Amino acid sequence: MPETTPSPLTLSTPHRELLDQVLDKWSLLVMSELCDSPRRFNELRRAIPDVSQKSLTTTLRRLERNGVIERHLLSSRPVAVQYQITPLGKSMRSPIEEILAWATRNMERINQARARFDNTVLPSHSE
Amino acid sequence: MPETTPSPLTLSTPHRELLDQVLDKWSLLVMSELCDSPRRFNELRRAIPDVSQKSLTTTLRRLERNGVIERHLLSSRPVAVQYQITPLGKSMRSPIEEILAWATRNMERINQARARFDNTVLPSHSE
DNA sequence: CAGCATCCATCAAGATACTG
DNA sequence: CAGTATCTTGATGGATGCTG
Repeated sequence: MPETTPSPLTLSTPHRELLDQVLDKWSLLVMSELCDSPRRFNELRRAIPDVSQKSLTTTLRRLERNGVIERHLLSSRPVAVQYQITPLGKSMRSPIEEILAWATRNMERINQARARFDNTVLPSHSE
Repeated sequence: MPETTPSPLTLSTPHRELLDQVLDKWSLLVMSELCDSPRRFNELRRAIPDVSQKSLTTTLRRLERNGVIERHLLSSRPVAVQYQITPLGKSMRSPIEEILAWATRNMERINQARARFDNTVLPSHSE
């Protein structure tokens, strides 16, 4: 019977906290890289050219802490570390793809909305 | 024929840019407030107690620019402004709910993963 | 009521240098 | 190779005061 507005988008603090940790810029890019095959640290750096080593380390630690990726020490001397996605991490994929699909479907409309906004609201007070 | 790993989570710069604008902390909370009924500026402030007026203004402008909400001047003197979600904004709802559902389903596992990480990795070097 | 302008604190993040 | 440590800076975000 309730077909419109079924669930009210419940957004608790833990929810938000979690999304902040796994949906941020670098996290999504890292997950995107790892979703098909495991990668080494510097492979990830090369695959994501704009990430600094510090940010990449931080991101990997956070994703590992949340259980969506795993860190494996392959060998020491020379040190080799491999990161791979966990089953929990894999389960994120479908919802993320939904959002990306939404973004793809509506990119055109959004660009139009932006252009309209920039032409009607912004030019008034210059800049 | 390709049933496993169908799409490689394509994440272009425009995609990321867009998600940064509509999936950030306050945006999700605002969209969550607006998804059922329009709201006035101060209604939103009261509904989201932690947001500063500055951040709320910025968030509303950005959402308006991206075409997911609309700003309506109801009356001047006293000024009354109402914000409401657009059809484009409504179309975001389902993908967002997918992610929130994922978060809800896996919150337990994630908390376990965090506890495990904090007990095995962190205590070694204190802090 | 619904903002804008300003100042200020905090914090994420880049650059750089060093290590097991 | 895979990081850690340190320094510095740029962007965010809050607090405050003012306005049509």
